[in-house]
Amino acid sequence: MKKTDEKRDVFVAIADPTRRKIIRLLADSDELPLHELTPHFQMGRTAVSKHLMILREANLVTNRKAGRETKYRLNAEPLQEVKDWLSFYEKFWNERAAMLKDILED
Amino acid sequence: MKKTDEKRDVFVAIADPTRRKIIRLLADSDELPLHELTPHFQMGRTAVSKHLMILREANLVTNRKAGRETKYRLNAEPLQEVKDWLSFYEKFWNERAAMLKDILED
DNA sequence: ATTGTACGACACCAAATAGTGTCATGTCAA
DNA sequence: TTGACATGACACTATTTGGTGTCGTACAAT
Repeated sequence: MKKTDEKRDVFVAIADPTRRKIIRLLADSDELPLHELTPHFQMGRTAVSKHLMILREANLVTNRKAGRETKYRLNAEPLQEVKDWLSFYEKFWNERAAMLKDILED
Repeated sequence: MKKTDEKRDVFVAIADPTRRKIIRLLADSDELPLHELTPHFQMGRTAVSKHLMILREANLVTNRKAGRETKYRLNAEPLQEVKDWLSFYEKFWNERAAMLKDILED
């Protein structure tokens, strides 16, 4: 029984700036080990590792062991859920323009 | 000096399921006072009020006083930031399909 | 004028979060 | 085989979060 199937909420996972930056770094570099991620942040290795674990629990990253390092890779697919959620509200932030148009019609 | 210009991160604001539900309720009903929001949740009025405050700090809701009640209204525009962030990653969750196509070309 | 409703502001509390340092294990390289 | 490196697991800590109850005030209605 792995500890990784703890199931994190994607919304929670992307709420942290550090984790968003990790996602970005992985998007840019395809595959990265922890010790290459770490120097991009001011915090220590352990902290970055824990953020990676949270991202794994949200299924936003996968990892494979390669010798003595563990390579992390982005899996963007869970972000689809966020996009789906957002799509419902898109009409609202254009509504101001729509309302303005309605008012102008008077 | 208001306390409301504390500037909350939109990503943090939408991380909580309660707050996402509030956003949805406001989207459906245009304008709602606290006491009409509250019965949709299992928690007390104070807790809902605090969630509303967080949403206000993220500029996701506006409020106006109307007699003895305060009407809350959705302002979806800050969600644009989330959408912009997401748009960068859209290509990645379609990449599997793209890669599959590439492989099939061999 | 009094009463009840709606609300914001506070004080408080438990649990989760984000960070730290340390240790044990596995692996590469000399 | 010895030593340095990469990592995961653990114990610990401070701060933030999400909830509670209570109080004071503003307002509406009788």
